[in-house]
Parts: sequence; C-alpha cells; structure tokens
Amino acid sequence: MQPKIKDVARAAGVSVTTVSRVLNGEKYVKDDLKNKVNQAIEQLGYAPSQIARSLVRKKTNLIGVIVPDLTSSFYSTILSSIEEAASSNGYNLLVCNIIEDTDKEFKYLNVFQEMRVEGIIIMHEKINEEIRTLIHKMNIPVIFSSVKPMDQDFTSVIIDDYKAAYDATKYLIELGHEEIGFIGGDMRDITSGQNRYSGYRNALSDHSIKIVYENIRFGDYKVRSGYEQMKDMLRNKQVPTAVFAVSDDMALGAMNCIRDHSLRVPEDISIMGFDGSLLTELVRPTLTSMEQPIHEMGRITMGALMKQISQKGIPTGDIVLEHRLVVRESCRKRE
Amino acid sequence: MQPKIKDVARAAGVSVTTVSRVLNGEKYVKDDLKNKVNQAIEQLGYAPSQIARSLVRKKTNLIGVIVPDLTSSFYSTILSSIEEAASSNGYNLLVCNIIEDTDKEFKYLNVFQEMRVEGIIIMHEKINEEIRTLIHKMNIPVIFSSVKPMDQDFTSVIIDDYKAAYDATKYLIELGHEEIGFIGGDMRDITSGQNRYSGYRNALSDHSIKIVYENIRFGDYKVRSGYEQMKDMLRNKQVPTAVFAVSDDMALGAMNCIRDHSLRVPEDISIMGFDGSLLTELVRPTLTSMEQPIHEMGRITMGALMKQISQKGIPTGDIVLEHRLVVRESCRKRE
DNA sequence: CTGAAAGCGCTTACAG
DNA sequence: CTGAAAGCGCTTACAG
Repeated sequence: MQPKIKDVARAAGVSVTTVSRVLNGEKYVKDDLKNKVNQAIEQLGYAPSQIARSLVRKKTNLIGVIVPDLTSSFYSTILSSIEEAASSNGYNLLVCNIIEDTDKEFKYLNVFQEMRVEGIIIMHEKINEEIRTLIHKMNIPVIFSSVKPMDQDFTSVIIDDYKAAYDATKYLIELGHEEIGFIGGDMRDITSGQNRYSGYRNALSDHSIKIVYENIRFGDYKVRSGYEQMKDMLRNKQVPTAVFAVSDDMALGAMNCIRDHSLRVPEDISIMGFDGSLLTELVRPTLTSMEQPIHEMGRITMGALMKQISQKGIPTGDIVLEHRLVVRESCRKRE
Repeated sequence: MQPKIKDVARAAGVSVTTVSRVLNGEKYVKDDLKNKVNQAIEQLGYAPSQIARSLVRKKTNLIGVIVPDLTSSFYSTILSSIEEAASSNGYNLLVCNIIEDTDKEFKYLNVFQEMRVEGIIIMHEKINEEIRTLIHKMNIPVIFSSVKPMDQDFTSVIIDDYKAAYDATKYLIELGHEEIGFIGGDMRDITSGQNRYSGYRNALSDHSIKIVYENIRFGDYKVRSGYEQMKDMLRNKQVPTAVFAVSDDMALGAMNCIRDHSLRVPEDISIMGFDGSLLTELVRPTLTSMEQPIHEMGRITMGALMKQISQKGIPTGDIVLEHRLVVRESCRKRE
C-alpha cells in the first residue's frame, strides 16, 4: 500500500493541510515545518495521488490520442512530436491505436470521457455519424491532426492538400513528363483522398495534359497497396514515365514493384511521394516527396489544443501549415 | 460541466446508490428503476468519472509504457501489440517517449507512480542507479520488454540474444564467408550490446575464424550509425565479404553505404540484420534478418504484467522467446 | 430490492 | 503561518 498524505502528516507531526501546502509549493509555511514534511515525504517514499488531486481540482492533465496505425512512420513521428510537446506542458498521453476499428474507437472515446481527459487529438478523418455525434456530445476539445473531416465544427491542423498535390504534379510536368500516373488514397477521405486527387487532376488540365484514367489508381496509403497498384499500372499499354503517390509508403511500394519488374527508378519511371516521412532518406534511390512539416504539426497540434482547453472549448479555427517539395533522387527530367 | 451521478439520481428519482448499481451491472435492481436510470443516463449523456471510481476502488486500469524511440519501427511495432493486448484486457496506456533523456524518464516514472498505474513496461536497459532505486522504491510491477538489465530482480520478456547472434553469424559462416564484419550496439547494454557481441565472437572462434578487430565496430542501433560504421569499414585494407549488424536499421544503413560506394549487396557484400522489423521487407534487396517475435513479445509482455499485477507484484521470472532466422535477399553464398 | 452514510486521498476556503 | 472541516464523484458495507 502506498503511503498517503495522512501518513506524512503524522510522521512530520503536522496537519494534512500543511503537508498539502508543502506539496504544492505554497509560501506561508515556516521553514522548519517544511523541512520536517520534506523529510517525512522522502523517508516514506510518498508520492501524492494524482487521482485524488484530479478529483478535487477537476484537472487531469491527460490528453487522449487516437492514432490510425502506430507502426506507420508518418503517424509515429507526429505522435512523437505530440508527446514531446505534451510532456513539456505537463500533460500525459493516453494512446489508442485503432486499425480501422470503429468499435474500438468508439469505446476509447468513451474511455477518454470517463478518464476526463482535457483534450483529444485524432489523426484520421474516417469519422462516422455515431462517432461524430459522440464527439459533439462529449464536449471535450478535439483537434484533428493532418486531416480535416467533413464536419466544419471540427478544428484541424493541416497543410493545403489540394495545393500540395497540385505543386507535386506540376513539378513532374516541369521535368517534362506528360504521362503521369497517380496512386491516390481513399476517396472517402476528403483531405488525403479527394483533395490530393483534385490537385493532381487540375495540375494536369491546367497544363493541357490529357488525363489517362487507366493510370489513375487508388490504394490505402500503405506500402503493399502502392506495390499492387503499380503492378496493375505496369500492365497498361501506355505505362507512365512518372508516378505520383499520395503517401511515401505507397511511393516506396511503387518503387519496389518497378524494381521487381527490372525497370529502374528514376531512369525509366520517376516516383514522387507525399508526407516527407523518415523513409524518404532511408531508401535507395532516396525519395523525392511533397513534405508535410511533420514535427511542427505535432507541436502546433498540441499548441492549438492547449489554447482550446484554456478557452473552455471554444474552437480556435483551422491552422494551415506550409508544404514543401523536397527534391531527392527518385525523380528526373524526362529524356 | 459534466453531469454527475447525483444528477442522474435526481433525474431518475432514485438514490445514487441505485444509479451506481445500474452502472456496475449489479442484479437486485428492479427493471423499472433500471430503465428509469438508463434513460436518465442516456438523456444527460452521463459518463461515470473513472477518476472518482479509481479513488475508491484503488484500481486505475492504467499501464505506463516507456519507449526509447517512438519513430523506430521496432519499438512502435512492439508498442502496437502491447496496446492491442492492453486494450483487450481493459487497460489503458500512458505512453512516454524518452530519447536518451534520463531526467525525463525519472520524471515520468514519478508521474506513473502519482497516477497510480498498475504496472510499467520499459523497453530499454540503460537503467542508471537513480532509476533502479526509484523502480524498487515505487513497488509497482515492472516488466522489461526485449531487454534484460543488469539487476536480477527485474523480470524480462526477451529472446536469447547471445544464441541469436551466434546463429546469425553461423549462418554467414555456413554460406562460406570468412571475413565477417560486425556492427554492434552499445556495449553498456547487456542484452543488445554485450550478448550479441559475444554470440558473434564465439561463433567465429568455434569455427576457427580469426577475429579481425578493424572490422568490428559499434553503433547506436540507428540507420545513420550503420552507415557511418560501414563507411569506416570500407576504408580498411581487408574489407569483409559479409557484415552482421545487430539491428535492421543499422543493417539498412550499411546497405545504403555500400550502394553509395558503388558496391552491391549481396554480390559484393552480404548483409545480415537483426530484429525482423517491418523494414526488412520494404527495402531492396530485402534484408535477411535474425527475427525477434515482435508481435508475440508485446502480447506476452502484457500477459506477464497482468500476471504480476494479479500476484500483487511477485515477479514471474523471465520469459525467453524463440528467435528465428528469416532468409531474404541480402545474404548469399561466398563465391 | 433500495437508500443513508462513510470513506477513497487529496485541496481549499474559512477561521484563528 | 497553521489546522479543522467540507467537498470532489464515486462505491460499498450496513441496515431495513
């Protein structure tokens, strides 16, 4: 059994009120009492119960985080920077990994509510009706990180995905490519599905390039799907000279597939990724990618959440960060 | 302000005791009262405070996890399987990312104690004296996952790192290699530093192969250090025909370095990794690796922790899992 | 089957 | 500067 404040008080020969005062660094405690208390704390190995404290202060210092896939380099990097920001603000993270499991997500949101987390961060946008309703009902500040769901009431920290995809495609066009394949995301996702697809299409049409639908495919952002979609594309009669995948993972899958078919990146096919995850520098050839400011995103997400918490839940409005094209080895001029 | 049990009681016209009974699924509540209560709960959007509940039940359902680096594929995969096991046992995870930051670790362990977590999982073995003392003093069940620190009182879920490294090296020897380089870990780490190094050395000497010290180097398990150590090795007069790196990340770094020096893997140099992380299948050539059962490790770690918790902290003893060599493309017979 | 009361381990007015 | 008392939101004997 852990010692409690009463034990400390008894050992120090003071009241629990005084112990509490020392614990909370209040002034107006005589030095000799303070010393006695600290000695008792040390000797008993006393650690105040955050549970009891939370109950009376109505403050838990807890943030709930919902991550779609912990093993993804993109999400784990955001999570890492969120953790850093949380920790330096005195907050602790309750982490839930949902792998497309809506029931688990629903359950966890309830747990978050029961734990009285002060805020919630969600990193995906597949929010169904039931969950949307729950979020509103819970009345806890929520920030979406890297995505923007349909519901306008939700605040997000994002980049301009349309513009980013547009710029990525434009870069390929400027390299002289005219047959530019596309491996998109889930079209039920506004941010990373629809917006990036629109950016790609509009860049093509703004440059009078005909859209070739057989070279447009959609995956689930993961390596394997990039591989599979690329495999299909390689069977087409007009194989593209460049391919833009809307995640680095899919871009890597596409590169691997091309290599496994004895073609070369970038000599035969240029590959453009999206996200700017750690992978881009780990693979060979290194991956040219439209980078999201991943670290900043985590930090700013926590900042926005802190702000919304201190404003008693009044939304802060979306924050749009800058994207940035990082040129590496996987794209080159068309001969 | 969230509604409380009193509000529900008033709305349903019953006592708080009855509401509590309904909440906890006790029998002995008449159906009509139960219905009234459930209706009130629904209507008020009431969620019981886990904080208050924890205080009286002395049970928080919280597990604290200390991860050395969330962005590492190895740790994030273990964490993911820990999360899964925790969640299905009704536990929630408080996650702390320490990047070689002992102060932060110390601080977090205290937070864990204050939060009254029921158990702690630690995934690194750089435990200094201060932290060792704290862990013992806290009197909370702790399991080390994938590592075994010096202190015999700590229980671990691990593989036999010595044997695994021995087997990995032996495999290279059996492929006909005689100049086998080594990129080790931190020699202050018993498990992943010293044990793997011993396994390598003993495999060589058991097969009467002379140890060439200039081809033995040590990194920090990360990609960059694998790259750097390999670069040094390539400057030696006798460049090895195979290199065993004690993490997949370092193995990848070594591969990249070899490629950047216009040599080929495995034609010129074979590369053996360690861990069996996701990376092994994502890179080209795919990486032959001595695999730890990563998913199982997370699950078993949680199992061991649950057991230790139910036994009131009495240690369960180490659990040693099987390693497994997974042959992929990066190693081949010496010509 | 139901409820009043005590208690979980703290903090915070309030009084002195 | 210090302490007794009330209260945070629940659960759990205890009594009926």
